[in-house]
Amino acid sequence: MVRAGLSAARLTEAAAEMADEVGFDHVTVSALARRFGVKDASLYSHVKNLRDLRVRVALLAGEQLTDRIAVAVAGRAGKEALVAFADAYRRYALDHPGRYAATQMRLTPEEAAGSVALRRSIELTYGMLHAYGLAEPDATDAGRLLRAAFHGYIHLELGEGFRHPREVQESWSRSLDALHVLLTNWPSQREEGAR
Amino acid sequence: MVRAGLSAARLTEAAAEMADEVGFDHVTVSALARRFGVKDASLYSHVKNLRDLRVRVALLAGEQLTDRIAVAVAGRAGKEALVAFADAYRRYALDHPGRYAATQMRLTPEEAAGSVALRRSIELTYGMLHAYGLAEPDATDAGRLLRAAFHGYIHLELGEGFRHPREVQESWSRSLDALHVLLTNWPSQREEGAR
DNA sequence: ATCCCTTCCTAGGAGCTCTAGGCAGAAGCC
DNA sequence: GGCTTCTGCCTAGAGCTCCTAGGAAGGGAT
Repeated sequence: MVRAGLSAARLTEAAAEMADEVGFDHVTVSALARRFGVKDASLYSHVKNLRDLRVRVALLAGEQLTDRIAVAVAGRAGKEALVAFADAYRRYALDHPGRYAATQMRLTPEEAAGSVALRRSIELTYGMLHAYGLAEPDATDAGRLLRAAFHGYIHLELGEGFRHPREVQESWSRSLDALHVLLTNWPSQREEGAR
Repeated sequence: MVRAGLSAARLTEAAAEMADEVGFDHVTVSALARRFGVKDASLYSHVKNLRDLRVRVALLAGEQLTDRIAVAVAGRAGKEALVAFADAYRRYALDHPGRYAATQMRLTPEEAAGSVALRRSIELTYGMLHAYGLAEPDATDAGRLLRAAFHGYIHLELGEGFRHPREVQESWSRSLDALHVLLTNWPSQREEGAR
């Protein structure tokens, strides 16, 4: 009998591919076992349980996404960095919807502990914002708004929440223009009033 | 034997409550049946299947959310309307996380057809943006960015994506200030350039 | 060649969705 | 009231899921 050659890494990789094909929450232990021509019980020597498998995919995807962003923003600042960051983010989500969905999982602190990707992505965001001249606490607020806008946009786009015919790419570009304007004119505490 | 008095409406209502308590994707037919002291097969006279049940919850939640927003923005314009809209949105999501998750379901056109909430919420958004002086295609772009920002923010907040200690409420307010500035200075096609 | 560890197996329990068909209240008709 | 009919809930059961326990067989070290 030939062994299938399973390992946690190979299972994670295959689960990630599967997530992109059929959706992250259709990744099941049995389906994954079927893909390897193996009984489902066999996977439990490599992976604790379904949750464990999903967390591994989430961490893998998080690293890939962060890597792409890091490459994209390297050596850029201001609007160029913003657009590069955003496009890399969106590109990854559209190329790998299942993996992207995995990155949205809520991890416990212990689960997230092993990953450097999270910390690195925060650093990348802050670096970009500092280049815009934002310091604390504005950088935190702006960072949250940026992350929210990116994620929300992708979420809507993946969910086909855009029924309106206007091209998504065009809308996305305009929104990035707008966010650029926003970051350059970020309203600090005292200067803003009603209307 | 006393009948439990099931109906599609009561099941939907109970499922919505359950979603808020245990999370939208922990709402199962069997758990719902258990809650009514009834066998799971009994629910299938009232509801086609699990998907059907979830869609009903999604439509219910969509209507509730839209109603709240409509009440909040009534008679307001500009920043007041923006803040009222956003706060109503966030309030609903925090009060009813399970129902809110349901509103994020991706519905087929047939499933969404029966609901007026979707159309109405779009009208509300456009009304607000027109008061900011935005016309097409800027209104569409700005509307998408707003929805994305709101949803993304809530998503991060519900998922405890905010590890940083800065108060969420404060961040949210600052982000709304920023979005207000953004809407009043929306960069139209020609006036924007590099940096 | 033997030992041992790892890999994969079979067997099986428990929970889930959903279908088919049955019985017994509730509602309508005479 | 007595009758039929409708419908709300039932039991039975198939098929899928996750996961545990314990067994057998391949591959490496000695």
